[in-house]
Amino acid sequence: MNNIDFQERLLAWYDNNKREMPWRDCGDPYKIWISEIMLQQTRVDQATPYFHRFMERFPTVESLAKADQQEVLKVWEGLGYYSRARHLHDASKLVAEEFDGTVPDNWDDITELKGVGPYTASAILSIAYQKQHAVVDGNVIRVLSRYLGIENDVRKTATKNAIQEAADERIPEERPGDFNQAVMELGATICTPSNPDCEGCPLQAGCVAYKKVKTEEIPYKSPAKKRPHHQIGVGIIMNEDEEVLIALRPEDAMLGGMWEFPGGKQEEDEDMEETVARELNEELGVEVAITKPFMKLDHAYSHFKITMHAYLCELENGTPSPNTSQEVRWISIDELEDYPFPKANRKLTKKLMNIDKGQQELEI
DNA sequence: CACTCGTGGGA
DNA sequence: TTCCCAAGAGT
Repeated sequence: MNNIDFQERLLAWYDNNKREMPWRDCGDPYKIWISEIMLQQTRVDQATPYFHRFMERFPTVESLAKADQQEVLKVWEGLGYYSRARHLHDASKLVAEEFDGTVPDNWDDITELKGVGPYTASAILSIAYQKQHAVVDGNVIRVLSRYLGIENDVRKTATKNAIQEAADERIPEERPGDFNQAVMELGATICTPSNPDCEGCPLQAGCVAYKKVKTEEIPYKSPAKKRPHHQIGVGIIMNEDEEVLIALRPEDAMLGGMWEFPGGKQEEDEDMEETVARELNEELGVEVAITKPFMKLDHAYSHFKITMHAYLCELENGTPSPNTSQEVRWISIDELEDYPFPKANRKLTKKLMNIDKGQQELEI
């Protein structure tokens, strides 16, 4: 199958089978930019409700640029990879100030935006501005590795580079944005990781993996490393005014800009109560008494897993003063919902808020 | 180049 | 339960 057939079959299939998406075929570079950032390592169904809330709160580049980072992170809460939100916010300021509020339409300018790498630059330029840049994402890697019969490890950068070249050779001058979206749509709905629907695929006639019956072997991916599992102890410190102490995670750390209950990793031969007392002493310079266990939960981050043990605590001695420049704050239970918390900590705040409303008794 | 960085759904 | 992995970028 030559490039013309490849393009025509793919685009015809796309025209008849593409899913509706709130940012699709809108022609608005701002909406396309936001959607592409949200869609990084994120499924359409997961990003869609966030996209609606984001556009409602930040309908323009200027409104986003003027917003507080905390407000942006609050809208992003639960979507994960929070550096995307911080970088997007920073980039919006650059667009507002240096690009007159218009998303750049060329490679050199758009790649100056934080959070815009090769994929996102190509996606925005092709979809919003009809520029001939081929995207390579997980879908394209799967579709093209199967179609071309590439059996090399797709985790390797060299393999991805080869697929980028293959995509560059096939991106048409006409409808480059639709072509890119078509490959990704095919990968998401037909050429799926397991049990691909080869009978419904417009590219079956030229597909090497199909011909060799190797769709389960291609793409080859070297085994992932096992994620370590840590035990984490955190303290929910209450004061006489029914306030709770929360801490802001540093900008350059994991979950940067998000709030949490202070705590840390359990060390060897250490009781979990000891862990919490030690961590709060090291981080905040205070002595606490463990009142009672509050909640235990499992959570998986991108590259490690935790069991979080939360304890209600009372301040025995000292005033919380972080040894780093990390900010801490006493807030009422009602205010917890106004702050951006990552998933595991949000589970704790929900239980606190439920108890506070008297809807649930404390389980020990 | 290899590693870090969230979350949710499906096998 | 456990693992995979999904419209990647920054370091």
